[in-house]
Amino acid sequence: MIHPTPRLRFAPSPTGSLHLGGARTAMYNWAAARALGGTFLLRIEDTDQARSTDASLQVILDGLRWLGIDWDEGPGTAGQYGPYFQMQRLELYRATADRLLASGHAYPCYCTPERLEQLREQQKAAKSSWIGYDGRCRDLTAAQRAAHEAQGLRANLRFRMPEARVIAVHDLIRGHVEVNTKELDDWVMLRPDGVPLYNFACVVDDIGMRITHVVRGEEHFLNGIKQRLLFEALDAECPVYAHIPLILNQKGGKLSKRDPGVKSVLEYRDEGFPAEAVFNYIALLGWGFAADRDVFTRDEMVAAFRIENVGKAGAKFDPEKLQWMCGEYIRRMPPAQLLDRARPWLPHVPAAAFTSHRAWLENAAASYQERVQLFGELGPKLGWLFADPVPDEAARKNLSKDPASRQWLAAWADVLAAGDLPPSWPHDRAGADDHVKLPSKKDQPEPACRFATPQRIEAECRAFVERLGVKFGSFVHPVRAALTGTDKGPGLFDVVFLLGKDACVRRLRAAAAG
RNA sequence: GUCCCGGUCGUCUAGUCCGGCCCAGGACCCCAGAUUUUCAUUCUGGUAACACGGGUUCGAAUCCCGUCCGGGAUACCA
Repeated sequence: MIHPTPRLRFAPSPTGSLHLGGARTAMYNWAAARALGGTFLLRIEDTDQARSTDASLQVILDGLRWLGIDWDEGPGTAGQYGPYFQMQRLELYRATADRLLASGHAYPCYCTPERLEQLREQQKAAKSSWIGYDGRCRDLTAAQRAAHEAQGLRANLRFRMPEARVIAVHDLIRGHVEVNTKELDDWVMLRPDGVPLYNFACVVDDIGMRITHVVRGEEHFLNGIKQRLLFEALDAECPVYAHIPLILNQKGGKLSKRDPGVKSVLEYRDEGFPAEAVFNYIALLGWGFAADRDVFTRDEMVAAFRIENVGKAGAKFDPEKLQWMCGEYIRRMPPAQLLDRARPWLPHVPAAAFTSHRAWLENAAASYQERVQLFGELGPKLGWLFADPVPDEAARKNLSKDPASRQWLAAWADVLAAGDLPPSWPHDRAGADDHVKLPSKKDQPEPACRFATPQRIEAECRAFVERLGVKFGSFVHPVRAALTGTDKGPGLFDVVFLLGKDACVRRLRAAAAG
């Protein structure tokens, strides 16, 4: 037994951003670990020194944290199977390599990169059915090795693959699969400088970290075969494998972090996508929660998740459904939460307002709750609350449609000026927003409030419009345009309530004056 | 080239293991209608799929074979 409880890992290489595909792999590992009551760990595969960077490590860590994919062992934790950076485990690889060398499972290869590349090209040019290392150094005598060493050649260590042998594996996703080892060549385990390559480091660490289940992208399927043989050579038990299909880009190819237009997880964060919506959406790429439900919580996912239920076919990423999912989460959020979480995208809202006008801002956020899908969309929509707007094209049209509308605007301004609307920002609005919760809904009882409520404003407005003898709709549109500068937004009387007396009167009169 | 995997509405999927409950269900998108002071939300309805061809069977999306199409692998990357 590898370990009494399940242990799963996500093992990214810090060579680029974390995109949705990587995030999903991490999530499936995480969910499987949580579902099985096991441990989830993070291992950093930083052996590609040419491409690994601290910046990209940070991006991966931040991305996972943002999505709520937390690890029990890994960077920043004191797990007992660390260190969790491969470059800090070099002695381990060296020692294991020596064992393999001694047992004959590994051998030094003196072929230069140039020769190997040439070899590959020749094989391709000859339309060879088989492409790979030709085994030139496989059976070098001690004398030949010594001669190479004497020339100053430094050897890679290669793993000696058994000749034609059928390996049968049971993959949690793919089921029973057989692969003949003749499809595989002798692969490099260790570079001359002692830095291991993927398959070798991976196995040494999976053994050392007592990994019981390996969930990773299907591009690793064949690596799984190579690794299985290595486990065997080391007399170690092989973990259970689950090779999940890739997420496809719009063109149907493998989603790559080098693909232009593929966003990193942090870009979604920065654009104001709710993390739980992104989490929820990517969970659905290749896995079904329930036949009739797409929105679920993290806990519900953990309760329902089984790695073997992940589909075998690749899924295309659909930005529109993600967008919808975001809106779904935003609408379900308490307004206070929406306000707080959207705050980074509200630079024009003075910091003090978050304490002095908390209830007002919550009402403002709430009135846009059904109208935004991302936190980042809230900021631009709230501009009219703080500054008299410049009417956009649609607003200008509504303002100029009926020449008589100027008189109505002026007249209504007088009505409002004489009424008891709440004060405008930045005046104190105590007694207004803390009694009236927006958005107002039909058939909602009118709240007790010492200021005019949206319901009352509407009732009085309708009476006013009736006296005026114009159609309600044709009155309302220019008013909205004057007040907000657009033809969209919350119910007009919520707008009036939020804006308060001074601002309403001022803007109506300004519009009336042209 | 060779090996591996896949193929249900445009997209994500349920159903496939244990054939009949599926003339295929849900969601996104799209369209139409309802509500309405705009936009949005909400509600109602609609369009739309078992890749193709053979078998097996009383009966196949489900089992078998072939074809086609798609993806992955084939590194001193991971």
